[in-house]
Amino acid sequence: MINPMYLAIVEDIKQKINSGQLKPSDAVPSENALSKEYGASRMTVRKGLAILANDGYIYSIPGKGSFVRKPELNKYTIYYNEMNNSINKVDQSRLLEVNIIMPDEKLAGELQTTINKNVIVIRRLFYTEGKPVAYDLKYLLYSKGMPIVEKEIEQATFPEMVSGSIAAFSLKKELSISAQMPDEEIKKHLNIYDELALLVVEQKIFNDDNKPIGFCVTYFRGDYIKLKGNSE
Amino acid sequence: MINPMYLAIVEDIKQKINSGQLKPSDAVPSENALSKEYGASRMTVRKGLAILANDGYIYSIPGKGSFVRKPELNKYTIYYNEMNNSINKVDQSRLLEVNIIMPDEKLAGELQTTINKNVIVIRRLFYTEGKPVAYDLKYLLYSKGMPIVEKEIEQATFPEMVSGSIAAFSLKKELSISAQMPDEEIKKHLNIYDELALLVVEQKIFNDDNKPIGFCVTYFRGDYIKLKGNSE
DNA sequence: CAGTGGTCTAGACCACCAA
DNA sequence: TGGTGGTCTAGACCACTGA
Repeated sequence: MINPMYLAIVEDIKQKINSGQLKPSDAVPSENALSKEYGASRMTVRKGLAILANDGYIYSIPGKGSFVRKPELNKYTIYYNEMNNSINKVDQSRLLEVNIIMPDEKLAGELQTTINKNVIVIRRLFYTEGKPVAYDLKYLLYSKGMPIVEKEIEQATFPEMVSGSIAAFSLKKELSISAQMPDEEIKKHLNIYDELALLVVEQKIFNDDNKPIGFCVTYFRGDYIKLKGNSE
Repeated sequence: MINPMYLAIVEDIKQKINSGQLKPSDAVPSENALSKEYGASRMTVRKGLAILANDGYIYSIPGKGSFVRKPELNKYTIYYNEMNNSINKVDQSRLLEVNIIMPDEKLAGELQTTINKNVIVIRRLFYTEGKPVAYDLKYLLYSKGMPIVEKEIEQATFPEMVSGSIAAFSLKKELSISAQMPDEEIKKHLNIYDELALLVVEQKIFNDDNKPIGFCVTYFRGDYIKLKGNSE
């Protein structure tokens, strides 16, 4: 055999599930039974089952057995980066404002801080081929290592700004996507003269204690962005 | 020890990465070295490393070693279901049309079929608390097991419609999210009288040969939807 | 060549579950 | 009590990398 034995086991069981021989909540044969069936050691069988479990095909209950899982029909993975999406690439960025402010009540609530703590505000405009395509607004709790040089801020994405100081692996992030009409200020920034919808993406970044450390809203011209995701 | 040994190894190495002792592209000590360091067998160490690899912390190159990966800053997971999102739940669905048509060139292209093959069209309106919130349009290549009873179609989500017949595990799906203004037809369906942005979600479902088997567009009133995603 | 990760084995003990 | 999955070991052979 060219392929490792555990992969052959994985493919065989996957095929049984996909063909309907094994249905959701059906029991997969026990590890000892599979071990005999495939002429492999129990550890090899377990390696195969671990892969199936990881791919969402099965789950195991100690003392009982392994069972076929119901497929995840609604799960998608999306790679979002405010400066690079599937139908346009930001080729220029203009810094409108970098400032230190006292948050108002709403912002203090979002960042779970108090209204007497300093917050960094960054406002940017993104351009594609000379045209403004997005208005970007960020609020960050200051921490050491953050880019404070204007040139750095102009080019950095949201996670990059906070990850200078914090271990990037332990960052938790939330994304929120909606559509709305532009207000007068955004219309001015994005050169919108007639009716045009905005795609609004909010990001929130948390440290590993689940405290928010940054909040970001990006307003994209609806005709210049399409977010893409896929299963698997 | 309460926890299994391999988890202790995982936590220890994670901590070394998060604290900066191990930086991206640094080499993790060899399996034999870790085996001595933790007083564990090589297989136990490997189990730990496999988890770290799976969580995106490290990667391995045969013959060379294991190395710390750069963190994925842009990856998000989103659970999308046209009938149930984070700020509203569709509590009623009205079927506007079920039909069999010959696709035009554009649609035939999307579904990678020819203009003389039949395609099922389904048009629905979704309601929340009596108000129309979304206009939903689906094109499906017919296959056995598909719901053809009106009652079923009214309540089913897109993956559910095609997964009656096909093994749901092997479905590949694509998602595309954008914002646009409603046309006159949609304004009428969604009772839009003034300017309101739409959030438009396109789904495309492929079988395991990567042939598209369905295409779906849902137009949500911008004031009734917010898609949520998160990292991890 | 010695060292690395990848695969595989044949045992072992454990906690858990059901009859 | 016997069967299940979960953990762990101490070996083995392999293909690959780099000096």
